[in-house]
Amino acid sequence: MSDKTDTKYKQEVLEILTNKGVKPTAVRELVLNVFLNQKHALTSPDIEKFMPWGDRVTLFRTLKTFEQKGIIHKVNDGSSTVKYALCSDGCESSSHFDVHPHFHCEKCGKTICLDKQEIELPLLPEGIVVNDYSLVLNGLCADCTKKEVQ
Amino acid sequence: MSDKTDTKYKQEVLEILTNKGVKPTAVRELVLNVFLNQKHALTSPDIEKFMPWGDRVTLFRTLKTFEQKGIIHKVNDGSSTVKYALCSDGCESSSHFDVHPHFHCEKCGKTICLDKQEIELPLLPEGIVVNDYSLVLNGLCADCTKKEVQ
DNA sequence: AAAAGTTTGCAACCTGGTTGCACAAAACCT
DNA sequence: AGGTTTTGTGCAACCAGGTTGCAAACTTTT
Repeated sequence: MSDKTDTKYKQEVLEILTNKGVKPTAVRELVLNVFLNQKHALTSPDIEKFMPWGDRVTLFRTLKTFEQKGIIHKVNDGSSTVKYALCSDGCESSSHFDVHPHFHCEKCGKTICLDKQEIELPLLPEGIVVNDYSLVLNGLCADCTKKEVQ
Repeated sequence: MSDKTDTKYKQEVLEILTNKGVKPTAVRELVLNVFLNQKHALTSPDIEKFMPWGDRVTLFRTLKTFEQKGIIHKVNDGSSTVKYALCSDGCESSSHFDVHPHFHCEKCGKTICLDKQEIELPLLPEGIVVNDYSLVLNGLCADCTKKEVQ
């Protein structure tokens, strides 16, 4: 990670951490910085690649803390490993309010968050209560579509 | 598994297997029988529990074959392990045509297939091509809602 | 400066997914 | 039928990601 990248988000990183009530430590700043640099959802191994130091377990626990404190949210795009993406502002500890759709590129595997929107829920069998939903669109991202044509 | 259960679907099992071009073997009949008895989506370990004999790897390969031949399809309900559910009739080897929503109970973990329906796709950034989607509703199933009230 | 709490790193374990290889069973072929 | 090829099964083993326990390092509090 270049120095430029490091300083670019330094301020924002600290702001988010303190706002969400997470003590800013070296690892945490490092991880959050990765999220701010990469615009798409990341798996734990993805993030590790951007960490010059620090350990797998600490990362695991950092992600857990971030999720609890509403800094990131899980994204399940159908690929085998769980991904995480930055939360929008409304996100709180217990319930994540950013129920938005995600787009998953079948070619490069990247997953991005889409704008929040209401969807029409399907008709359900009697007695079922729905709390939230997850909508993942699969296809080709802009980059991969371009390459496909060439 | 009781004898009754075994014979109940015997005919249907053989029918499905031959229809879909899968040679009926003991393991395959056993596994398909489990799917017909359990009405919800199952993980590999789930299925193992219903198998008095047979081996993990064979099951894994059986599921792979079934998926390729359009007998079952993957369901990704956000729980860590992949689940499988029986396909509807239209399902073919290469592309699974039953893009229907699923419902996942947050309490008991059961996942069921819902009726197929069209959904309105969200507005997408320029250049993205969508092939299919996955919609999973989370909440409480009828059974768990009942228990909740008591 | 000691005590209490928090964060980190290491070793280790577990589960589910997957491969390679060898044996068994079925299908094919004169 | 008898031998050959193909297909299916089981075992051992490996791998990756997720997770726990414990002890060392670092903070905060008193």
